[in-house]
Amino acid sequence: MPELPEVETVVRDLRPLVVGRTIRAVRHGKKKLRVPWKPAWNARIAGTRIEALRRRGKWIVVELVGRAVPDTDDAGAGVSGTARPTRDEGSPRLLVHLGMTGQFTAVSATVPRPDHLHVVFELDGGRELRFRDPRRFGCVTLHTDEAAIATRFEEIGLGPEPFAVDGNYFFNMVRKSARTLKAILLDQSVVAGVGNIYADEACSVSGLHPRRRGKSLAVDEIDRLRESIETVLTNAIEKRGSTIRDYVGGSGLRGGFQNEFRVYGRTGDPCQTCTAPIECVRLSGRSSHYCPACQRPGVRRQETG
DNA sequence: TCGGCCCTGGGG
DNA sequence: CCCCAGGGCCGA
Repeated sequence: MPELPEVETVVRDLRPLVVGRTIRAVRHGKKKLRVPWKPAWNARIAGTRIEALRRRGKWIVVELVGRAVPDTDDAGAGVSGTARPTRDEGSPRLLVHLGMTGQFTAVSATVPRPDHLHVVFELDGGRELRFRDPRRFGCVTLHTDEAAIATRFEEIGLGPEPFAVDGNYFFNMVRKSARTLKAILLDQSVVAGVGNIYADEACSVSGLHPRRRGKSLAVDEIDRLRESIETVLTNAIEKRGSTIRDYVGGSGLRGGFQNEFRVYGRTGDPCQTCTAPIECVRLSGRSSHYCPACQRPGVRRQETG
């Protein structure tokens, strides 16, 4: 469910609530997340302080400090006896992905814990940082340091942030691809952070049919698409993301961009530009919404001025 | 490059 | 009952 604007909202919400706080203890549930939380991690981060939170694509990185870290990787089985000095780059990190239904919130510890809670970080000051995820497509993992995070992002081939993407890079990625625009936009190695909602919205804003093949696009169309991605994501962040069902920000507030959708989830509704009914097809296994008149496949958009 | 799969819950 | 859902990974 959460795409870049939702994840960005979570991070912004959480910062004032958790940065500077110390993790007193960690609790975890029994059910496995996509990548299971390891019980051994509880002791490894108890006593550390949350120094910063940041977003990369749809990922959240939590930077921890204040305690020496064993020299073993998170993949290692044992615990090394020797701890090395703590540095910024050398301090541990949590990597969080919200999957489809993940929620990462900071609330008073007095708020009753809901179901589907998988990892709880008990903080000083009376609050808890909670990871909840009914479908369990999300994950929270511990990594030894900043380098391990960089390695992880390289492993999955995470592409550049969508803001200020290099024009030549984007042109080449789109132009060389035989895939549909929908598939290209959903590919996190092309641009990081776009999901089903914002892929459809970006195609709508740029007047391009999501079924068109990357290599069929003209230079100006590719440029329009790149700008549209940026515009749509920026506007969505301003509205605190989109709430269709489960999504809430880091403080539990819902998003507001769902009220501004041009095409997503609006099958049959009149297009805001030309009143033609919005259509929905299946592309890359995902429902894809578009205006059949404003986004004609293989046809350049008419400039209406 | 695509479908299937990992899961739970909600709606028709 | 069936189908659908904001994501990502793995294998055919």
